[in-house]
Amino acid sequence: MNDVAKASGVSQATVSYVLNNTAEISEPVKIRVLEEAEKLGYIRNSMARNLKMRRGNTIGLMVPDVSNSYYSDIIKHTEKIMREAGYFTFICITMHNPEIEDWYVTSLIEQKVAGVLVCYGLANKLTLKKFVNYAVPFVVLDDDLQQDVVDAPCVLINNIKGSFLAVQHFVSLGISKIAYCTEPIYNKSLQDRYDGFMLAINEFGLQQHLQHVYVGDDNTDISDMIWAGYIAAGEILSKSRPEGIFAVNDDMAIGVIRRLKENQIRVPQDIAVIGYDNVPLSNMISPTLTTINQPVHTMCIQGAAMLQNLIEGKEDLRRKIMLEPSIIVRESAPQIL
Amino acid sequence: MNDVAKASGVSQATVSYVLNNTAEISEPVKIRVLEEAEKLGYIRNSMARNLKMRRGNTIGLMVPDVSNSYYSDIIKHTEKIMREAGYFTFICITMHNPEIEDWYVTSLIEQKVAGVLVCYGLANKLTLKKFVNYAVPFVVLDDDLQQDVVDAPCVLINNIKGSFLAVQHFVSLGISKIAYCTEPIYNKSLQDRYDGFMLAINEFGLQQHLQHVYVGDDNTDISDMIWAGYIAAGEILSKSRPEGIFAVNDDMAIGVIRRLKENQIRVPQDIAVIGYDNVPLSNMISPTLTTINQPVHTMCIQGAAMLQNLIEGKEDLRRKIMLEPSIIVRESAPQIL
DNA sequence: CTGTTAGCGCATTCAA
DNA sequence: TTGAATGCGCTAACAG
Repeated sequence: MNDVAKASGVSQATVSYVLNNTAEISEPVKIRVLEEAEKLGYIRNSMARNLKMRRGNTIGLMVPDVSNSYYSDIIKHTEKIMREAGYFTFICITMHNPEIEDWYVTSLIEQKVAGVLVCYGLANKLTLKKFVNYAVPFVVLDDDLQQDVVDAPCVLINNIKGSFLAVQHFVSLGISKIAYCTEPIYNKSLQDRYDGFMLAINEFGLQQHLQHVYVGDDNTDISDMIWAGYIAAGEILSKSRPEGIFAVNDDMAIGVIRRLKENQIRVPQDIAVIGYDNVPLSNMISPTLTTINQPVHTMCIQGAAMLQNLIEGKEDLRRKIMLEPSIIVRESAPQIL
Repeated sequence: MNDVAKASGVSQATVSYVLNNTAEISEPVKIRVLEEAEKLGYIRNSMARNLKMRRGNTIGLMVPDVSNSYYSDIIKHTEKIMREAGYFTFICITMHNPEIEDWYVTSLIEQKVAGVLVCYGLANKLTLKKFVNYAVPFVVLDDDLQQDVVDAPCVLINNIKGSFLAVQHFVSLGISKIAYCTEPIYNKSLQDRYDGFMLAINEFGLQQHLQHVYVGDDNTDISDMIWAGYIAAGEILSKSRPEGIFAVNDDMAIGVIRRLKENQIRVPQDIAVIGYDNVPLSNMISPTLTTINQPVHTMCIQGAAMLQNLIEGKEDLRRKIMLEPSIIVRESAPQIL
């Protein structure tokens, strides 16, 4: 900046004024400064700028994983929205590991991020308290912290309803022997899907037909949900013989279908399968997968907007937003069996 | 830091010494400072620290996309390696878009990153010159800039050989009518795969049997390679009737297989298919995919090591590393047809 | 061993 | 309309 000032024969302060448009500077000076800055290829130093401004132009986005199109979708959407709003996003891959989460939270605070989007919650919710202590605004996507920590703003999707839709669809197909499989229940969303499933089972009076309910354990590799589904299906088949299997996410459903095929079980004629998330792949496999669609893009937009409001100090009264899922009927559990 | 100093009755400099272990401090003082820092929940300000140090503890990782397990694998590996080395990674998703690339490069320089890993090259290679101007060290993964820009260090995989292995396998199966499909040729790696394919065709004297060669155009959605493969297969079938199709990446191969199935063409009996990358999904679809495996993990380790050497000013003599691919034979092009 | 001090590059108040 | 001076929080050379 000093170089630019010298080159254009003005003071460093004037250069700052011009570059940030933060004072009325005469046209000729402005033009000269801009030209010199361009010529010298000046790029400002965010360290110095943010130190002075006492706030960074970066935000954090914490997600459990990237090898999952549900998350990578969220990453792409939010990253784009925030970039267009002028923020540089720190993507933090927590792998549901408390130590890694803690490292990221600390690093994010060190970096003086303007705010954080936490996706799908953290394994150790207490870690989020650090954000509160350091007055870092954050919004939770697809998980409700409830009274766990401070009452954080969040954007949720009605997971209870999602599971309900799945069971309802099975019932409409005349299927009553239903099995369920889920990854370990890390957060409220997974809990809600589980609860919603049980609720629907009761609602439709299917208790006595309920088949094996498989819940992954800590050995579950969250990077390979397809494999987890494959394992789950094996477990389910060894204990029961359902007419329908509902998987907590599409990747698990894909694994389930793979196992069923290997066992010469026809989908959907012998066992119908429903997934959750509507990832792109769900429409690419054979049979195409009936699944629950989540309004991911809307969630990102809303979450990003809430965060920006928090950053700018606008008290947003809509502290909790609930979005509605819908069912996408495809071949693995068709309209008519 | 001042608070910690006051609380423990020492000067702010002493606190800095203790926290960074940068001077011999007496045990009692050290312990007191550490305790107070812990109690106050002190987290250092990277802006100030880096401003003073004139170098950040962040690095950039530029990738074209995240919805692709090849890239997400690279992201996870490098991110982990760099995190364990104490660096916070800025993941930059360029979508092969020159404007976005430029924004990221500028932002990375603003953030005073210690170094950058550029994966698969940039659409506009000139953008990288900014790194040179600002003396930001960078290493290119899976692409060779050659004389395009400065002669940057890089870690490559022998893509010519990869394509050769695929054609060779077809030949060993008695297949000579081979088609090829690729996304738009953005970089050297894609060019090499293409060249390698052509080379092998000539080498085995298959010129007169060569079927349609499909090259994606600018409308290709790089986030949906499966779809791109689906389109490609349609195009190929409308122009020729190969016995084998070689796809430039696994996602395209999966799309190809999907289209073949829809057209009642059996894989591999009617048409055998080979992919490239060995993504996890390739072993999960039906038929499982024969593909070319890339030593991704090794590439990340080597690239990260090179970057760290550059950052630390150790002139690394091995400026170019070439790794070898291998073929993974599965059902879509089995050992014996 | 510990304290004092001088910037790092920039935004901004106050004078001119 | 512009310039000089100040300090953001921290590291490191130097003095004690």
